[in-house]
Amino acid sequence: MSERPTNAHTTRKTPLTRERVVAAALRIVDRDGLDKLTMRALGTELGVDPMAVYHHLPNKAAVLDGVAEAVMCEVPLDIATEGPWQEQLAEFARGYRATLRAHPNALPVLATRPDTSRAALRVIDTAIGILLGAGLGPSDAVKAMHTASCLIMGHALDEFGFPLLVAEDLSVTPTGTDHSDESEDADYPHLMAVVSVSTEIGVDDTFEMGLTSMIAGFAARVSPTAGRR
Amino acid sequence: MSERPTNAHTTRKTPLTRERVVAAALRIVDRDGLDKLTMRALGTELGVDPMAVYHHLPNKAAVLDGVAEAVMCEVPLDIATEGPWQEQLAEFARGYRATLRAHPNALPVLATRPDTSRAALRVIDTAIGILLGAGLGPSDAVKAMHTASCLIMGHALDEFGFPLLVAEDLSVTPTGTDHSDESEDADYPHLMAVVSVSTEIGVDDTFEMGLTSMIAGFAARVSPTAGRR
DNA sequence: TATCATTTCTCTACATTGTAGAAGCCAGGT
DNA sequence: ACCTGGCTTCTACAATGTAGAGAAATGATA
Repeated sequence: MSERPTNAHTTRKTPLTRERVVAAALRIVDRDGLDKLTMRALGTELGVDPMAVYHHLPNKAAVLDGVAEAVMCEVPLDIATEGPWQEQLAEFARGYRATLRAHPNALPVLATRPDTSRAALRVIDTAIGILLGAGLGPSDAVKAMHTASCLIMGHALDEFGFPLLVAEDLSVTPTGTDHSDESEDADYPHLMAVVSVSTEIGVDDTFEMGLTSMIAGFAARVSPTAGRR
Repeated sequence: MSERPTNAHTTRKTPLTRERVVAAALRIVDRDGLDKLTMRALGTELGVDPMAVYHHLPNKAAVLDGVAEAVMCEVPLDIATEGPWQEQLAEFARGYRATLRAHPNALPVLATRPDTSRAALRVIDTAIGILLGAGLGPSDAVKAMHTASCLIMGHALDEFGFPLLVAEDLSVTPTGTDHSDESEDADYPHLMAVVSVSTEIGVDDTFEMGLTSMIAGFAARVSPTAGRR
C-alpha cells in the first residue's frame, strides 16, 4: 500500500525533475502556442502546484532556455561521413531545418534567446566539423557555420512569420498609413511583376535554392586558393 | 488663453497621432529595452494617460507592428543603379543590416512578427529589383530575395543573441545538465580546434563572408544557363 | 457667441501573469 | 519515535494589458 499514489492528480511517484518540467513546457508550446506557456499552465500540465517548478528551475526564463535546448537536442547529427562535403552539409542543414519546423511555436524562443546549451554547441560542432573536413580554414569554417545557421534559422522564421508572400498582401496593407487605393503598383514595381510566380513557389524550393547557393559559394572558397586562413 | 496647455505634462497642442505613438515606442525600445515597452511607459513617454494610446492603435500588438514598420522605414533603398548587380546587392544588404544593428532591442520584434507593412514591402521590392536586373528569372529572384533577407536577419539575430562564440561558453555550460568537469573537449572536438581562432573573428567579417558566398552562389545561377524559368 | 456633437483623453477597475515567502507534508537517519 | 531537510502547496502581491464610463477639448451650427 505504500506505492499507491492515492491522489486524484497524475501519479506523483515520478518526482518532478528538470527534464520532466522542460518536456511538459515543450508539450504546451507545441500544442497550445508559446503564449499559453504560463507557470500555472505548466503546473496543471504536470499535475502539480505552479510554484513547485521553482524548485527545479529558477524562473520562467530558465524554462524557456530548457525548451530551446530540448529542441536543439532533436537535431540529427549523425551525418554520413562518406560522400562529398557538399552533400554532408546539405544533409545537416535539412535535418536542422526539419527539427525547427517540427516546433514552429518554439521558434521565437530559439531565435531570440542566446543558447549555449550543450545541445546547441553539439549542433555547432557538427557543422564546423563538416566545414573543416571540406578544406576550409578554421576562420572560414566558423564564418561559414554562422552563415549556414543564420540561413536555416532565418528561413524557418520566414516560413512561419510571413506566411509566404501572397498576392493579397500587396493590395491589403493592414498596418500601413491608409492611403486608400492610390496606385499601389507603383510602389512595388518589381514585386508586382513577380507576384504571380511567387505564389507557386514552395518553401522547400526556396530553402533548397538558398542552401545550394550558399554551398556553391563556400565551394568557391575552398577549391581555388586552397582556402588557407 | 485658449492655446496655453496649462497642464504640467508636456504641451498637448500636438494631438498624439499614430506616428507620434510609434516613434515614442521605438524610442523606449531603443533606450530601455523591449521589455520596458509597456503601455504605461508609453503613456508617460508621451506625457499622456496610457489609455490614450488605444484611440490611435487598437492594442499593444499594433504598437509592436508599428515599431517594426518604423525600423523598416530606415532601410536605405537608394542603391546606385550603375555598377554590377553583385555590388548593388551587397550595398543593399549592408544598408539593411546597418539599420537592424541600429535597433538591436527591436530585433526580436522584427524577426518574430509577420510584417506586411508598406515599408517592409518596399524593402523586399528593392531586393527583387536588383535580382531581376541581375538576370535571374522571377522564380529564382523571389527565392534569392528570401535567402538574402534570411541571411541578413539571421545574422543580426545571431550577433545580438549569441554574443558571438567565446571560449568561456565551452567550459561554462550554464543551462546544461551538470556533468561537472568530465572532459568537455570530447563533446565538441571540432569546436575546440577552432575556438582560439573564433574569438578573433569580427561580426563584420563573418557577415561579409556569408554575403560574398551567397552572392557567388547566385551568380552561378545566372551566368551559365541564363537562369530561365 | 452660445450650444451641441464628436472626437480625444482620463480615471477606475479587473483578469492574468511571474514570483516571493510562510507553512505543510513526507522520507530518511538517529 | 522524533527530528531534519527537501519538495510541495497556499496565500499574497506587484506589474501588465485592456474594458468601460466619464470628463474635457474641439469644431460645427445657429
